[in-house]
Amino acid sequence: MNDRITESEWALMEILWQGEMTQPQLAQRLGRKWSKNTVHTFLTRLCAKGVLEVDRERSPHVYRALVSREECEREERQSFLQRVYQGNVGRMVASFVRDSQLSAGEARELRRMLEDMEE
Amino acid sequence: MNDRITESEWALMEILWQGEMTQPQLAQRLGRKWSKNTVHTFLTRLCAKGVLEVDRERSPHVYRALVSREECEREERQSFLQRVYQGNVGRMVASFVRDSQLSAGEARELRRMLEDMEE
DNA sequence: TGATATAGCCTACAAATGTAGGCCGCCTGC
DNA sequence: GCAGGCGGCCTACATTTGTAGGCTATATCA
Repeated sequence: MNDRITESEWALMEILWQGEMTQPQLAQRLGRKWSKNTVHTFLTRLCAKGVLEVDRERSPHVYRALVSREECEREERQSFLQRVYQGNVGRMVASFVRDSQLSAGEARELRRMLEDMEE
Repeated sequence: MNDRITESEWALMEILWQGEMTQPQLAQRLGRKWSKNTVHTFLTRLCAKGVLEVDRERSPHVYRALVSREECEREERQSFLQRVYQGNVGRMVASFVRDSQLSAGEARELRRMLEDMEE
């Protein structure tokens, strides 16, 4: 629901957002990142947090994201913005733009987006 | 050093970045946010992490930031960017710009910044 | 000069997070 | 039909984070 997703959990969600899947499938995509038990723990916690659901009818059980990536991103953005920039979007975006060279294309695209907004 | 600063710790650093100060002064600025012991714990941890130093010659002891706010911000930006956007700056900035209305001034300023970069 | 306030210290402790061991039951191939 | 392998579950445990209690030394004030 509105519980925060931790760093490790993001790694799992990253994959689950590509589509529902079983634990073995998930394990495969993860490589040997964690033991199967660890993966299981994370899955269980994510269900508890309400961001995943599990279909126990099918076997192996199928896990499916209940919350979209976009929603989670927004959540994280807000939290980050508050914590580090006290909500000052302008300063924050400027920092990002300044210190991480956007490609020419990205910069152009972003500029267009801003122009559109200035109406 | 390179230990992550937690959410609560940021609240303290926020104040310490305004200038060195003693624990009582700090407590005052914080209002009744935490008990003095809690504040002390955070200060100690921040020292352990190498982001604060304490001058025990003076009494009450004086705490001073060793790491600039800019550095910590950069650290957080990188972590956030990786965790949530796998390093894709363009997509990330676009999300921010899109969902959090920048003021007209901010938008214009940002656009200028981008134009400058497009050379 | 003795009583009081308070800074600093050490310690505790619950919740969240990262990581995994081990047991059990089911399917599958011999 | 039985032995392994594997999925699923419960449990454990160390570390980090949030939050604070309580003792001690010292400065303070009457």
